[in-house]
Amino acid sequence: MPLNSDPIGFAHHDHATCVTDAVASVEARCIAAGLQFTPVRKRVLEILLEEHRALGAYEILDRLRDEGLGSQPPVAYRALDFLTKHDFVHKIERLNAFIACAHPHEVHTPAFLICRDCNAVAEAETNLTQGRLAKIASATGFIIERAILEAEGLCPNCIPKSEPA
Amino acid sequence: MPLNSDPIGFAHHDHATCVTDAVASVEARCIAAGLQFTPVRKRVLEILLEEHRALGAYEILDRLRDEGLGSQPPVAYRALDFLTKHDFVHKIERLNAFIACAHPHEVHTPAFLICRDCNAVAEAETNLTQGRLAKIASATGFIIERAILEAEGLCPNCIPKSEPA
DNA sequence: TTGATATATGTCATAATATAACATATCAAC
DNA sequence: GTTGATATGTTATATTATGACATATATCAA
Repeated sequence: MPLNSDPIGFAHHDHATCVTDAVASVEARCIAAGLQFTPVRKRVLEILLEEHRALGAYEILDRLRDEGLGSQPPVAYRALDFLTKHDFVHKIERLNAFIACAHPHEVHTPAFLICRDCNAVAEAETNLTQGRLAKIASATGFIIERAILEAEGLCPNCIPKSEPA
Repeated sequence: MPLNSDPIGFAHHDHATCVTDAVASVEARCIAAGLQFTPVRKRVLEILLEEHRALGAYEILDRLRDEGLGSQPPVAYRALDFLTKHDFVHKIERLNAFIACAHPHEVHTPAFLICRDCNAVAEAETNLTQGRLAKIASATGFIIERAILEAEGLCPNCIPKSEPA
């Protein structure tokens, strides 16, 4: 699995401040909501923000272990459960991996563009309340509580490799 | 995990003929495309059609084993790989489970309504070529090859249980 | 402040899901 | 009928995730 160097929308960016900004934003939301933003939870979020790519639970656990923050799978999974439950982090089901939310300030229904070559993931927004699916659901009597859209394909960086024309 | 008795769009139906019809349709498409619709592949599809719900790979394997069609995980996974690759079966990533395609006659981008209470799954259709995501992808330069939308919520049968009002 | 309750962590064990690797068999095309 | 590609059988192991229970920390009411 080749690594990717620019997974945010597949474009480079300077993230000197984006990690600290995002952490501060999440911290504020936890305080406002009466949630405990504990050291492990905070560190897991930081790791995901620093990487800006989807990481498996065991990759995260390895990092935590190196830092003496926990060595057993439940430590990582519990932190990830908390973070995903509150939409600070999203799970990419297609990859069994986790990625920090790119829009942590708003309630949203995320859509992911997942590169099948380099596994880079970009997060976009969808609008679930309009569109065909919402109509079908309401006609059926199904209540949608949360939804994710995962699109697989080729990112701009990998298209040249796969279509060398 | 409670079972569900009516997972197709959450409504009962008589499926006396739907299994054989669907199998015949897939068989015809395999012949047309030069694909080998082998006994194991056919039986896996039948099992999924008979159940009309999402089954885990190991549930399917248990059935195959009972019938003497294979006893090791790769047997089930290979058949499922074939069936999902050609869209005769879809994987529900949220559940790590597989379900027979409800619209095997058309090329499509499936959307699933997954009940969090009874795990029933309904398959709807989306239109990927229009809508916000397609615009974002083309603006980004990402080529979408396949996409899945998984919505989680409450099906009509489980709403009364969860909202006893 | 203390005691009661809920929430979070540490740890061991194991479950559930999925694939690598390689030998054998069957198919498809020439 | 030989050959190359495709499919299956089997062993072993990798990867992902959770159950269970003891300990610790936070929260809040009295």
